[in-house]
Amino acid sequence: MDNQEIRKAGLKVTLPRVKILELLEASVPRHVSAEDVYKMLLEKGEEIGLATVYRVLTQFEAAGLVTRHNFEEGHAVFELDRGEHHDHIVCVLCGKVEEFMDATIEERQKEIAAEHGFEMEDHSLIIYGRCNKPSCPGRE
Amino acid sequence: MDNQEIRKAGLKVTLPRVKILELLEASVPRHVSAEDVYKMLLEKGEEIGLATVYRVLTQFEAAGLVTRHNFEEGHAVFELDRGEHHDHIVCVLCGKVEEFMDATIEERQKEIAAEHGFEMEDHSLIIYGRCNKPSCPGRE
DNA sequence: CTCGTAATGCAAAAGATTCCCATCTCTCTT
DNA sequence: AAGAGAGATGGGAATCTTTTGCATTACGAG
Ligand SMILES: [Mn+2]
Ligand SMILES: [Mn+2]
Ligand SMILES: [Zn+2]
Ligand SMILES: [Zn+2]
Repeated sequence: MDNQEIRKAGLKVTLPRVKILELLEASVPRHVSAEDVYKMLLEKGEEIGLATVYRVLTQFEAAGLVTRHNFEEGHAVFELDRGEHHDHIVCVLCGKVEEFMDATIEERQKEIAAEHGFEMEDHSLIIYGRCNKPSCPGRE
Repeated sequence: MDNQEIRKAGLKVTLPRVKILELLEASVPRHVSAEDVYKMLLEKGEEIGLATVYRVLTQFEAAGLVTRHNFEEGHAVFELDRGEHHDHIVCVLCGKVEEFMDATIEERQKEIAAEHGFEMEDHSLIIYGRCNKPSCPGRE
């Protein structure tokens, strides 16, 4: 259960941490901002401060439980880490986010980093475009 | 000269715009924040407000004169658009930025977007790693 | 050169995230 | 089970970046 994950990260098992982790595990959509988490918790009747949400998410990120993304929205979004890396496609019209993983690209990135004398530590690949969802505004 | 670029963008040729464009053309390093631009202008004795710097950079971006990047530093950085797209490798230790362009990756991105029913509009690929510069802290 | 509109500077406002600190609460020990 | 101590929390203040409002100024068409 969650408690072990938290404990394993060297963090005390506190109510805010458990609730936030639970929420991320059940979260739809998968990619949420700190503010989103804060509001969702409020709606569930949990009295957890926004500062705590930010702190916990940052700690979870450091512990590898959560991944932080900087899409071009002015604020970070977080998602539960499911072990397997992936990148994102974001609809610039409706905000819809899809995920993908491409071995070819992953491979080339490592090579490129090496060619430039860098030891790759991480990378961020975000494709922006217009989706074809009928519900998407902007499809005319 | 710069004036034509600015005029072509449908903007009045004003002193702030000319000075900012000049600065970006001569800028070392190539990737600078709004605050960087503001301070560099101050040092040159130009009395240009920070709000104007933000406004002009945003207008230049809309006009395609400048490109904005969101590296993970908490603030955007801008660079003069040189016509040819490229991506970035950023050293997480010293902040050094290198540029690259990989046809294979570019190609795959378009395909992936299409496979997901998206019309690609733009994309952002940033590799984070540790560089091998002798001046880089953290190389032990 | 004159006028009207767009642009600018400054200060205030916003939005996101972090920091402070007095007050709680886990967890480890008795 | 109770106590102590380190660590965590909440709420507000503080920071930082970026945007906005507005009175004033400067382009540039005529
Ligand atoms: Mn994801
Ligand atoms: Mn560049
Ligand atoms: Zn859409
Ligand atoms: Zn470096």
